[in-house]
Amino acid sequence: MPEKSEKNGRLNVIASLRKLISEGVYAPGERLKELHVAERLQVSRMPVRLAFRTLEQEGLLQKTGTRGYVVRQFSEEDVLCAVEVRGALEGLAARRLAEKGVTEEVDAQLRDCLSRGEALLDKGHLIKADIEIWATLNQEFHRAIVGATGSRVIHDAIARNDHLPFASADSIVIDDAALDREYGKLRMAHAQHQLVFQALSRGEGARAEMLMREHAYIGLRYGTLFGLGEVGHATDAK
Amino acid sequence: MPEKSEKNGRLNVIASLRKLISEGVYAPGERLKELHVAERLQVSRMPVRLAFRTLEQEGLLQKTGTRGYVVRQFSEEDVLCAVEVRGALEGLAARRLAEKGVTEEVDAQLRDCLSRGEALLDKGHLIKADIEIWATLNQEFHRAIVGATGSRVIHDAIARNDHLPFASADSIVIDDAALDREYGKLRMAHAQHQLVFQALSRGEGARAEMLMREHAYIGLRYGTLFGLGEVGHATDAK
DNA sequence: AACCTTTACTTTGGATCCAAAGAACAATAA
DNA sequence: TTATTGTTCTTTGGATCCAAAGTAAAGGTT
Repeated sequence: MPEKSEKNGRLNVIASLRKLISEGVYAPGERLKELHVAERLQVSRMPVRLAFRTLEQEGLLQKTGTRGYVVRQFSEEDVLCAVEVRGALEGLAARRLAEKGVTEEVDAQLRDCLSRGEALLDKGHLIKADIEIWATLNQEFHRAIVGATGSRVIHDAIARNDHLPFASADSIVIDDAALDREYGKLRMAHAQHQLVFQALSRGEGARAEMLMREHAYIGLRYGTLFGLGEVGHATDAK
Repeated sequence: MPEKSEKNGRLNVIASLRKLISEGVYAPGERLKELHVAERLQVSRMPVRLAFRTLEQEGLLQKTGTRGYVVRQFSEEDVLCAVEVRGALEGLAARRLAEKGVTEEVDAQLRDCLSRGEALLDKGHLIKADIEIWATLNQEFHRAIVGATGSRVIHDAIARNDHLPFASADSIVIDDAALDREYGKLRMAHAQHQLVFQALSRGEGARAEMLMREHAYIGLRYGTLFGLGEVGHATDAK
């Protein structure tokens, strides 16, 4: 049974259910019954119903035509699409930011992220804990860019897309064998961050957008999402 | 009081509340209380709570830090962002479709939309009823493209963005003075549709994407969204 | 034996009740 | 008079109960 919130002793049903699904306790395609989940989480049916609504909007659950919800299943194509959506939206954010101009504050934030990333790379190798650090760093970098666009509309669109299970940072595999690969990915990601920052600073909107879109594929390229192997994206074929 | 569903006599609380908000009965920034809305709609608090959840996810409502929900208000920049998000996502869909290749069925659907649009234009002027026809036509055209991408991920991302009040087709103003302007817009939109179709047919992904992104701005250019005037979008400034 | 009908059960949606957390207001002390 | 604390009231979140719709199963009829 999941732990309850510290401050008010209440259980976050949405988070718990999301976790159960991403852990595979409720498998993709499986029918989800209110009562069953309610008993599983030791709450009444009401919060579960609320949670179903939210999780449906997030795309994790799907309403069956007749009755009830099923756990949505994602194909490899869905994963690719989600990555491309992320790229398109973050690319948009980057372009807007470049055109608008980077403020002192955002500039400092981004520089800080980059220098901390630099420090991580300088060690020459990774330990498990570093992956957490990088995840935070990475998140900060992206969040700073999206946040600086001013409007919540783009931010929300990205956030909703990120609710999909494979897009979250949780799914990163942390076994020793993957550390080398992860180090390579991190170097690449860092280099891409540097380029994005450069484009942003120079006010090169189109370039910033293009770089950000390419950067979105990094999870797929290095296979840390969903345990998928290399997944290509078709280029413009005339 | 809103009308109830024909088949089961139940009230669609979400739709009703959405309508109330878009009609301005609940103004942007206004605090929304469960009990108040429940009495207004003649239902108990429970369905209202469900609706709040959904409408929050859609972006229409915003959770206040402390308690309750307020009707979200959108700035002109938000409108621009929503348009650009739509452009980015539909552009993505168009690129994917072009690269994947247009099937017989989709080709027929798109051609049908275009020829019906052609017929509408040939009349040389519009009457009010034509605007409805065009709206349906336009929706079909876009839906065909997005639907043909195969994955629901992109479709859902677009659908969520379209929940924003100003992005919906309902907000089109239909007074006589606007008909001329609307005719001009329709000609432009039709021309853009033709170009997109051409690019799709030829498998020119990058071009299809670019055209679709430009097409997204048409509502702003012709000021039929939210009654706003011309709103420019900055181009890549070095 | 197959198909239709009726009945019982499962499951969801809505209403009401209860508890707890915030907010507003008042009273008291500095 | 102002600030702080205690009390009351508003409002939300959760639990339980009830009704309705859909599904499955059983029994009867052709």
